[in-house]
This record gives sequence, C-alpha cells and structure tokens, in this order.
Amino acid sequence: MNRQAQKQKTRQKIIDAAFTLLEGQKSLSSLSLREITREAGIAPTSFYRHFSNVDELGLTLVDEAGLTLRQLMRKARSRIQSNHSVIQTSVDTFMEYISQQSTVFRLLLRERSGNSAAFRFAVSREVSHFTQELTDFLIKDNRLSSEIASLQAEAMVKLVFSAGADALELTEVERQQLSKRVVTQLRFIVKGAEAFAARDQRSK
Amino acid sequence: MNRQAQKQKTRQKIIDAAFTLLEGQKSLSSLSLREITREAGIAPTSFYRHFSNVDELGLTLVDEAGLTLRQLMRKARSRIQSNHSVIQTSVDTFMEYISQQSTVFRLLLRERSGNSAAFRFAVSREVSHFTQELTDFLIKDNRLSSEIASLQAEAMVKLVFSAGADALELTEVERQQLSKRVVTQLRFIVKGAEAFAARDQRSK
DNA sequence: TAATTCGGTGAACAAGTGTACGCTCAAAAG
DNA sequence: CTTTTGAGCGTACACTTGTTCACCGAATTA
Repeated sequence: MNRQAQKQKTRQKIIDAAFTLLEGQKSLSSLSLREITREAGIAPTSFYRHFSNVDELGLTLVDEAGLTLRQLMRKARSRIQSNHSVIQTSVDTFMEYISQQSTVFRLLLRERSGNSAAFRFAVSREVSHFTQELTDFLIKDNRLSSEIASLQAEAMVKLVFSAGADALELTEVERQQLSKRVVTQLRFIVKGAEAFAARDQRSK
Repeated sequence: MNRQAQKQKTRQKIIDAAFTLLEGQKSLSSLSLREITREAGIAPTSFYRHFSNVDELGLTLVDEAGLTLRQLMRKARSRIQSNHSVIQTSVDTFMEYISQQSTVFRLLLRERSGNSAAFRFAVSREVSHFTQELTDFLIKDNRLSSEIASLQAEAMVKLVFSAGADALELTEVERQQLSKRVVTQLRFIVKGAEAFAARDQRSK
C-alpha cells in the first residue's frame, strides 16, 4: 500500500480519537498524548510521527472546527434564498448545527475562553470570519453604513454564540424556547441599528 | 494562638495560593492539589483538613468571584445615582472591574464554558443573579413589561460578558475602544426593545 | 494536672504522564 | 536485486499526580 496514504490514514485515526475523547467532558488542553494514542490504537511514540505536540494537534482540530463553521454559514445563506425570514432561518440553522455537531461547537465555544492563548487566538480568527461575512451581508442587503453594520454584526454574533454556549446544556425543547428568545433579541438589535442609521442619515 | 483562627488562616492561604496560580494561564480544573499546597507552603496532605477535593475548593473560589460580581453591581448602581448615562456608567464600571480584578473575571468567564459541569452551573447561577437584578431595574425604571425587560436584560448581559471576555486579551486603550462599541451596541438593544414595547402597547 | 482533640506532617504507594532511544520491516529509490 | 527511508513499536526513565496511614505536639477540655 501507498506509504503516504497509510500515514494520512493513521493521522486521521489520531484526529478522530481526539474528537471522540472530546465528546466527553474533556477540553483540548486536558487531553493527554497517551490517552489519544490509546484511543487511536497506536503506540504513544508513534504520535510524534504526525505532530510534535498535543498543542499542534489541538490547532489542527480548531482549524477543522472552523471548516464546520464556514459550512454552517454556507448552508444558512443557501436557505435564506428560498425563505424570507433571515433571522429566523439563520438561528434555526445555527441551533441545528449545534445539535448535530455538538462536539465541534463544544470545542469552539470552550476554547474560545479556554486556558491556551494559542487556541483562543485560533478560535477568535474563525469567529472573526463569521462576523466579517455577516457585516458584508448587512452592508449589501440592508444598505447600512459599514460602521453600523460592523457594530450590528458583532453584537449579533456575540449574542448567538453566547446563546449557543447555553444551548449545549439544554434539551431539545428548551433549545427551541431559547431560539425564540434569541430571534426576538436579534430583532431588538436590528431595529435599534436601523434607528441609529436613520438618525445618522438625518444629521448629514 | 486560637486554634480555630489558625485553621481559618491556612484555609485562606490555600485560597490565595489557588488565585495566584489562576493568574497564570491555568484553569480551575487544571490546578493540581500538590501544586496548590506547594504554593501555599503546606504539606499536600494538609489540604484535606480544609477541602475534601480540589473541586470543592473550586466551588469556593467561584462563590468568592460571585461576591466580587455583586460588589460590582452595587458600585455601578451607586454611581448611576449621580451620573445620568446609565449604560455608559455601567459599562465603564464593568470594564474597570475587569482591569482591577482580572483574575476573578478570568475565572468566571473561563469556567462559564469550561469542562466541569459543576463549575459551569455555579457560574451560571451568579450570572443569573446579575441578569435578574438588571431585569428588575428595567421594569421599574423603564416601565417595560416583564417579558421584554427579561429579554433585554439577558441580551445586554450576554453582550457585556462576551465583550468582557474579549477585553481580557486587550490593552488599556483597546479596551476603551471596545467600551465605546459596546455602549453603542447596548443602545441598539435598548432602542429595539423600546420599539417592540411600543408595538405591544398599540396592539392591546 | 491529666486526657483528649485535631491541624499539620513525612513516608509510601500505585498510577499516570512526556519523551529519548534503538529496533523492525515493508515501501520507495537506486 | 540491493540500499535507503521512515512509519510504527517496545522499553525505559524520570516526574508528577491523588490518597492512605500513623504520628507529632500544641490548643482545648475535663
């Protein structure tokens, strides 16, 4: 068998093992090398053929989680085309992803304020992408000034991610109730930003 | 010397040692018993005379952090009496506390989405107090319906805490810029909630 | 004064950790 | 076919970890 392919395969085994362990209550920095290799079914020392550190593996996982996040955005956008309530659709999509990919979101939301500066930075980068895309959308779709759009987007993302973190602890029905609250709260922000934008227009 | 007082004193030494270690990049659950006792200058086994677990110590720390939070609220309220911009004053007070008591806030903000369910629960209890007090204030001061007040308060607290988490990574000047953004974003929420309240009034 | 309580200690244990080193043996290169 | 490469393994080492146990000695009680 192809040597390169084989290596890639065990590398994936390591990544999968880490994700499996993360499904429990563990965080990235509490994963031990030996734990991971045990789960992956390889010798502890083999780990070093793929990553020089557990931290390096951690950054890889954050990157993969970022991919999921971008996938989420794409899905939300594609749904908005057909359906008209942008906010409702977006929140629904977000919550759906949290249910389906709970391990990935747990990873992101935990490491966002976790102990490792490197992880925090990596997550914050991903969330920035998210915010930037929303900002662009608001400028184009709602014809807001870039300043107000950016403030609005930032507030909305913070609110949604914060609610997402809460959602991880909740049952399916509680999650739906939370969704309704979040939708209303987002509408507060939209309405408020509109009012500010109108005032800005008038004063010009 | 009084035996009881002496015991209290070493108990405090343990708590102080834990806080000192937390000033680094460590989280509650990554603190080890021996680490703590080493820092406190006592024998590892002495720890058990005061706490049966490191987790039990952790909950004590969260409680102490909650005290600081309530102190913050009191301070903010007392300042609002004299000054008129409620939002500006509150955000300033919050950011000031984050600067001064950064370890405490790091603890709260980290454990809020940390690995331990017990810690998460304890923190969420403290944040709930915070939200509830703000809700009451909004009902009394802004004459909002309890439903809208609660939604508004929840959104505001989520936004402020989320910004607080960001602030921990920033320099003093960046923090002031962030404060300005947050104040505007909070005004979005207030304006938006007002609009919704007005609509509710009309429809009745 | 004599007896008891109890906070703090040191030694010891089993279990877990990261990592260095040299080996195998099949794939890749010559 | 021979040589080189390199992924994976086993052993070993030095550490750290939580917890048990019997013990000391001063403060407290009788």
